[in-house]
Amino acid sequence: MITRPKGTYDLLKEDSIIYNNLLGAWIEICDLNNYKFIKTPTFEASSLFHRGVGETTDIVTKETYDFKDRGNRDITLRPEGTAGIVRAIIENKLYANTNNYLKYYYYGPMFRYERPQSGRFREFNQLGIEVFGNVSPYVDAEVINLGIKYFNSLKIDNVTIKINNLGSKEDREKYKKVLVEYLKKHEDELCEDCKTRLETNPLRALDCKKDADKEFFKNMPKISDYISDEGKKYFEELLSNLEALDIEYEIDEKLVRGLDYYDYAVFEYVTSDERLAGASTICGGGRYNNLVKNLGGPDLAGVGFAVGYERLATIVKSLDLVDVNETIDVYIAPIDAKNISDALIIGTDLRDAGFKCEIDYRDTNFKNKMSTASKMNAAYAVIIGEEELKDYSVVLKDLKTKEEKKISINNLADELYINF
RNA sequence: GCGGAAUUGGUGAAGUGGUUAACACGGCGGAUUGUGGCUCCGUUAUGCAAGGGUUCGACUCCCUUAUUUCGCCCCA
Repeated sequence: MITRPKGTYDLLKEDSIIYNNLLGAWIEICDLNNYKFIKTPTFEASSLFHRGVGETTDIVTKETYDFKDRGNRDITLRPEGTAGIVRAIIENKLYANTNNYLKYYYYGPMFRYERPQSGRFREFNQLGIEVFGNVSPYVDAEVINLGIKYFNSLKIDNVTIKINNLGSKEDREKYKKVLVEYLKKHEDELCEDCKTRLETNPLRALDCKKDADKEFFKNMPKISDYISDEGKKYFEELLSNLEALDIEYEIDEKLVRGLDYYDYAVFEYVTSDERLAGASTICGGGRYNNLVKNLGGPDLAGVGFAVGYERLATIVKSLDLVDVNETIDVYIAPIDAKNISDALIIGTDLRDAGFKCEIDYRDTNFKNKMSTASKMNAAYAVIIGEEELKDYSVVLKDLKTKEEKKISINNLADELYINF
């Protein structure tokens, strides 16, 4: 038997209902906020992610699906959504002819070669938004707010924001120097991973869990001491905007994110819903002011976030937030095989009239058909039999009350309208 | 990439080195040939992840591989 590749899954049964539900709510909230849908390829030139996401990030160094296509091109399956969208903005010159911000939402599969775990796959889905334009703490607040509203619409309670200010590139360079110096003094105390990070991505040492309890960790230099006045002012404005929108936040100086391109605000959505022990980060994002320029575009700042669909679905499922019961309006049950063609016509007409119908085409006994009707949670059954057909009628049965009445086919839809 | 635990019908699963692999749900057939949800009866894995090995004999013991799962790393 051929089985699905490691780390992939088939979306089935109630999971597919949840998927449609979460996606529908996502499209709705993005549209309400006037974001435009954008879809970019699932694979791109490898260099896009190397330059965009960052050469030294774990995502690029050990998690991408890289391959050469038959034309000997270096191709990478996208590990995240932002780089492709920035590429599309530049390539299609979407920044021209616009007076306001460019606002896009997306969803789709991403690929990372990782060891699978619960809620984490090699092919997974992300829902995200990106806004391009001048740096503005109002835009950042709108972006963060959209996420909050989305989670609220899914009935996930107690969503708060963890936020940090990474400053500008220059600020971070200054801080990095001091941080590396400090860490080198304590090099023998560092864990193996952090020793490597010292060379590649020292900021990541800040959220190292192994070293978090050690003494030197407590006196670590703080990034907030190295941020320019401009950066501080921006961040304070952003925080006051969050307050104005009644968004609860917590400043977390240890919050650094895995992608190189973030500037100024980085944030994560955290839920403290007590029904979810542990794993509480549901979404992350931030501002990237240099990414568009670095990828060859104009000087255009961006901000956005991405939700991991599978993780969100796990939460929604464990909290029982989506009604996964399926119902239909009408079940069309021909009594005898020779009535199946009548069933086809009557059922199709009812669908045209707007009723959700299931038509039974099976050559099986009538009892099974009625049994199936109730298993499908049909509200009504239309029973098609010889006797009634003689005067162009069928039997309409209310499956809850068990009441049934003979009714002319011409009046069937009208009769159903009254009851729905 | 590292460490632990698993893998038995469509599903949830019990089980033993020795001829019939429990039980339940679901499916199908029937009691009830034009009426469902309840009840009762019958039926439903020549097979226990795959491949090797040990053995008179392996679903059971050993090895390898695959996959799943829990954690680390990382992240969404």
